[in-house]
Amino acid sequence: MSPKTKEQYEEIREASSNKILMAALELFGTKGYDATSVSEVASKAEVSKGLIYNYFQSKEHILQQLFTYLNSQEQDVLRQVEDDDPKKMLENILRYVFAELRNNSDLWKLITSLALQVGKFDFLHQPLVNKLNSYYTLFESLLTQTGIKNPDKEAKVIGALLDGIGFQSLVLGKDYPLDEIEEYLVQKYCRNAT
Amino acid sequence: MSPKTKEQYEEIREASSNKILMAALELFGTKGYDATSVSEVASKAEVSKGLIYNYFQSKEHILQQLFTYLNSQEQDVLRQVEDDDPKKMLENILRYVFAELRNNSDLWKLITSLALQVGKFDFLHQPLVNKLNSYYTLFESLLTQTGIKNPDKEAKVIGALLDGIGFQSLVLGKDYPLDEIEEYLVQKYCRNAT
Amino acid sequence: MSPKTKEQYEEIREASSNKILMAALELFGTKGYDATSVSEVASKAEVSKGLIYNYFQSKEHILQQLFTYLNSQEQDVLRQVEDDDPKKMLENILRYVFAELRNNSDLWKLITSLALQVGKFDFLHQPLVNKLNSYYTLFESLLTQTGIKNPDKEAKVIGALLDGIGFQSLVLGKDYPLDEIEEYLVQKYCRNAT
Amino acid sequence: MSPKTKEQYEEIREASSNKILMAALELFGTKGYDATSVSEVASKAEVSKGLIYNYFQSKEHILQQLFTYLNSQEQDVLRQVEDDDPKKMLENILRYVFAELRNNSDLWKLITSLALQVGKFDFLHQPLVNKLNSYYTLFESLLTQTGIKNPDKEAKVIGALLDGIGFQSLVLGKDYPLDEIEEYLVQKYCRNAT
DNA sequence: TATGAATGAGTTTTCATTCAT
DNA sequence: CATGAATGAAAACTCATTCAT
Repeated sequence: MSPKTKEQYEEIREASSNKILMAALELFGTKGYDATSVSEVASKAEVSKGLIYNYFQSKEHILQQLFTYLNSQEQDVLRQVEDDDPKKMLENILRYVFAELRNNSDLWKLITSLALQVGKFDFLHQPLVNKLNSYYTLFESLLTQTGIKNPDKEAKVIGALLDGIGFQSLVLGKDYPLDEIEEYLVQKYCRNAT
Repeated sequence: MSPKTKEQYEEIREASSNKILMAALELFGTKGYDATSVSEVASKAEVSKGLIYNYFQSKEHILQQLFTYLNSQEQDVLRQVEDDDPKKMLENILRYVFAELRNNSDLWKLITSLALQVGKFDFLHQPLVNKLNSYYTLFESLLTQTGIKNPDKEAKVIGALLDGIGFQSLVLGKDYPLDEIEEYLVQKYCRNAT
Repeated sequence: MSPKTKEQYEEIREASSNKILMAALELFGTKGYDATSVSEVASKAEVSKGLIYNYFQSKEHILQQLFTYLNSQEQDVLRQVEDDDPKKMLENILRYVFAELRNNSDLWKLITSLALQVGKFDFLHQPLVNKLNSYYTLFESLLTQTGIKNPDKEAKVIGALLDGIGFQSLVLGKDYPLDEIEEYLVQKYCRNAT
Repeated sequence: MSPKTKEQYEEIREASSNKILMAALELFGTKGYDATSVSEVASKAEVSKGLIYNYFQSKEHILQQLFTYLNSQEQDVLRQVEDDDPKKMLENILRYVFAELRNNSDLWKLITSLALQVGKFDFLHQPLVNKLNSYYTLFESLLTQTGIKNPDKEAKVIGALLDGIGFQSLVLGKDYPLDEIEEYLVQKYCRNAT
């Protein structure tokens, strides 16, 4: 009956949907969600405006799917940085964050600016809260193992610090001394005598 | 009809202009610049739409003026926190930042989200860079005086940290332990033995 | 302060709003609600598309207002046809209906086609039911006074008959013998011996 | 692959085409022609969007075919209600109409709302005029045979009456006393002394 | 100075129709 | 014969900006 198999259609759908999502990620990230028009997403994805509405109910749903997609990606990350040695794992995390800031700043920009619009996008709030808390927990556990004082407070400090660095490097761009800060933090948190 | 002196006109201009600016600050801060319409600003300022264009060339110019206004305000702050004792001054700054986060989160939200749109608003970039640098310089100077190691790095760390705390408290809202972090940082940076 | 008085603005609003409503009435009546675009209404009203949304929240709201407007007009009609003699009053009503069919067929077309879409426009149902019932009641009262047999049934018959005539004359247009039927009904219902 | 005979293909065509037509009838009738999308027809017919264009040149052609189909059905009806006794035949017609109103109100709704859009669908006008006229002729002949006065006028009255009843029962739905009116009309037109 | 009606370009969204397979 | 992904033109709607008063 079908000229294409179910699988073939599924592949096509997946491919197109991804093209759109990636285009949206880049544009929402650089220009901001509000300032990006659906037409722009369509052009960048090399797809017709109509097709976007074939895959996404609305502009906001693109954002939602994007968020879902980014979350799913993050699971993989945590597995990558895992290590038995808490200091090594902390270093992995730090290095990963800095690498991301260098290579995927659009994504950070998007997440950051979305986070600020928590009030506008209801679907963001709870996931973000959960995420931050899970990071605090992870950091606290690692810091406890490394024997640092006030691990609960320091966990929050590191969390805020990384966010702050991300933020400032987004604003300052090339001028921000990512390398220098990276080494300094690794030294400070991961190379101290036990 | 009623002949007004130049001064009276000036006062009226000043008053109307301020009402508009304050309304814009609140709305841009809470809803975001793009998501706020000029009409909304007019309503909140209890002023007609037309009047806004009497004082500001365009919506973007409201933002620019707002930015100018906020900058001018900041000069006053620096005078307030000044102190001969570097540790005391650092504490003043920290306490000031936390107080602002508690009371003027809209303003922070606005500045933060604008900062992320540096690409869109050209007029923002240089002033922001200058500001961050002047803060780094100030922190470095204070930290040097307190005899802390690596004052240049730590200056950037504190800068990023404060931004990060601001960011996370904006996202987490009531759930963020501002008080706890405030005391911890004051202890850590301003109460250490010399 | 104001360059125009409140009253002046109110007049302007009233005038524009009416222009739009009248244009909508004609187009919705002739082409149907769904088949008429807001742009077309704007052109016919000689007004910009934007202005329509200044006065009406949505296309559907134009319809709602139109309905309200038409209802309010009808009150006047009932006063016009009133007469102490029930047969005369019945005749007045009949003649009024036929006159409307001749002169305002768009309006009938609109009401008729809307009535068929009761399911789509919730706001229509109850008012329409009320209207039909009030007509039944009026007819029954008049017929009772004229001493006709089965006035309750005949009231419904007349109601349906008038609707049916309206419908068929809309469909057949010029070909429908409105004059002939009008005289026949007047003779039959209003000139019978008591 | 599987070689099919011409007859088999014809059967398939007929079946698919009918499924589509029936789905269209239901949707056009309930939601209206404009408000129904081709996709919806496809879903309801459990057929792909593309297939519809295999059988029908356009959305409007579905409507045309539907109309043709309904017309062809009606021929059967006339045979069913035929009777040598004119009063009996008139009763059969009345009873048939009321039965349809009770069971196939969608179809009535569709025909009624289409009739109102005569201007939009050219192909409707002439057939509808012919149909109405043929009904008038039939009624007039039956009424003449029953010896009623003014059979030409009464034929039009009955025609309009039935349309009006249909219309009002569509609008009022369950609230309309179809049974009561049916009996009344049968008594009035078919049980009168000769 | 102040008003708000009016505009029009741009945005999101829908949908009949085409087409490669 | 059958599929559903893809298109593009047009629809509903928004909003910064202008302008007569």
